[in-house]
Amino acid sequence: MASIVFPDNSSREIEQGTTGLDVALSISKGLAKKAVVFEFNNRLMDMNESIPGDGRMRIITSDDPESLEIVRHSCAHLMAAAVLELYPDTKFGVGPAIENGFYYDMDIPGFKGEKDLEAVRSRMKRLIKKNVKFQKKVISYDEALSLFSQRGERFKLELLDEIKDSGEEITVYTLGGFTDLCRGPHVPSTKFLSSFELLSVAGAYWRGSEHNEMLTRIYGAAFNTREELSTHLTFLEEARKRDHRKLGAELELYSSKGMGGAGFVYWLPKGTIVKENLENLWKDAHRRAGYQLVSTPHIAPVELWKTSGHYDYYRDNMYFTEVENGEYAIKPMNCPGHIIIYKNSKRSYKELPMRIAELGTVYRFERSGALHGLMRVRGFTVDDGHIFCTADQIVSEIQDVVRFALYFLKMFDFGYRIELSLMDPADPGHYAGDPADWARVEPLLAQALDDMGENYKTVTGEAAFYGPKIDIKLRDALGRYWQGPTVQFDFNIPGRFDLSYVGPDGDEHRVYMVHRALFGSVERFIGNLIEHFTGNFPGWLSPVQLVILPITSAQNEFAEKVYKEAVGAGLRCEFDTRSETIGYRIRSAETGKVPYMFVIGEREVESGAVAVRRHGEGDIGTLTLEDAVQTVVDACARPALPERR
RNA sequence: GCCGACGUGGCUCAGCUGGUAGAGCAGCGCAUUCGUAAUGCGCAGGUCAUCGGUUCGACUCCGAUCGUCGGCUCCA
Repeated sequence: MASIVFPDNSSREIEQGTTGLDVALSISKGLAKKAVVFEFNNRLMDMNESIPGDGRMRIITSDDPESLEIVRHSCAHLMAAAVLELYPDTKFGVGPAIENGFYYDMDIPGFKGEKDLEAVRSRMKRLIKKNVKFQKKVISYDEALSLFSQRGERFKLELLDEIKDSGEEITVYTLGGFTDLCRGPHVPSTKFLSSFELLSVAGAYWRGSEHNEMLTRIYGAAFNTREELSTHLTFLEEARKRDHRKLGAELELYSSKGMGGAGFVYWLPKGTIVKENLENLWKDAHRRAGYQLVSTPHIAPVELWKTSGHYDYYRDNMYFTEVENGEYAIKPMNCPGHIIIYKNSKRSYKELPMRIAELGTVYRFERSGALHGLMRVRGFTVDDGHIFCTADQIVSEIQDVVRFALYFLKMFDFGYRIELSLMDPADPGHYAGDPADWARVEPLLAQALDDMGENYKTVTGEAAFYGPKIDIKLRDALGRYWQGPTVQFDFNIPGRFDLSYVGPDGDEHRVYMVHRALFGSVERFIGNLIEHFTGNFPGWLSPVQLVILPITSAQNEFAEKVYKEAVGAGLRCEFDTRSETIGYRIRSAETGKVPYMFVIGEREVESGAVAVRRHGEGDIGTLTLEDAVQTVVDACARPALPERR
């Protein structure tokens, strides 16, 4: 006999050998039907496992969000089982649950790619119909060794070795004809897995290292209900509709094709308006926030990059050019240029903190497969800033930068999440400088965030080569996260360039340096904006803010007066007198995502008014010319600048 | 870079098992003067990504290169 306690603190006595399912059944049939796994003394177990003794028990059903991970992981097994039926020579890697679904990495001889997915899908459905059970078995290392070597499962053998070293119990799960090395737990049977969809096929290196063999990865989505699955598939569809590459072409914002070179952005006139307005606000905001704006060249002698360390740590990503009197590098970062500006004269402690900033266009060689629309390019503009300060000023300067970054994110209603990126102590060769310095400085960044009351996640191994950093990920309207503002501490480069200031004591001291970017890359930030707003930019960024639409050419004269009025008020306005129906021209402005339209017919001419139409909403009523223009002017007003410092 | 898929006029796509290309939208012209998301007719536009190969003949088959897409790796 054993005694178990439920979450509501009720308890019951059970006989030895009683399984989780037995307990669930004794409570209610309904519960047993949807029980996925149970938690016993904080350990998740399969429903058909016997309860090992006294303890606390909680049954997790398909109504609990926690069950999703189990369902997804089990679905990976289900897919593997289906693949094995179709391709008996398949060798299996790993198949974990991921956000919204799962994947399995496999070497599948004979697999033809996406066109073969349908066959896998229908095999999976067949297994679901048969309601096949998951069977767990604890086996010895030798049994496992013989099982997997017999099948030539080279990847599993590798994993097995590691489990052996860890001393963990070795368990395998069998689903139909597929037995997998797996810690579990799993759903009782395949009927829990009916809400899945296979999404895509991709290559993935074994264990994530490009030195290893490349396996075939099949991605799938899985949920507890059809509804959740269909909501997710709709979400994916929505994301496709918002894709900045698609909208960027439709709205004529930029071009990056043809002989322009892969990974290079050509801003079209409309995109340039967006970019320029964003940059102008950025410049004004920076001046207000106490930054001095500077401008530095795109190319510099290679010696500069040797001194900065980029030549050693970043060369693979740099473009070089050679001329008669030596080798030059095209700048991949703006910091060395800003250092030259700092070093232009002897600096006093009275000048610190010295904040300089530049919209600096940089070029980095990116491997072809990494390129992606505006998000990942080879030439882009960093909204770069460098703060030179004393040790005492570091924390407050970092806090100011974080606040400044949030000013921009809030302006666009982006959510955010903060990450503190530290060095990987296991890989010191990847970083410049003395590990002891890193250890001294990393807590300062944490302190800056703690004092502000900001939550953050610490990630090791994500630091820049010259120092630890704070990354702010922005969350867009679809809940997706993107790389956003970054604040990077640097205690390396100042030493390399011998950067100093004269203190009140008359001695020279080493200056500290903070690198920071708020948009990150202007290109990518605009890509984010396009997707976040589905191309419906806030008025102040809209390439065209207003279209004047006379219903017939009889209204052209008055409409032109309206047009001149709007242009005079500073609006970016178009006058559409094309010989098309009013319906056609309205549609044209709507698909162009122009925020406002003034429709002018006979009635409006007579009363000297305009019918105002708002993008996406339709006719919002007739206003006097003056009020109408003012309405649009107000809607297109630039956001307020930050506090002057 | 790696794995897989794809690459036909500005855009979206047809083009069967090889016999030298079609549509809609956009553009241009003419007509139309219209009340809140597509008026009609006509015209023009493509060495079928590029370069090789197989073939009497290739958009269709093969190879390489370039580019794009989904991922991996990397990353602002």
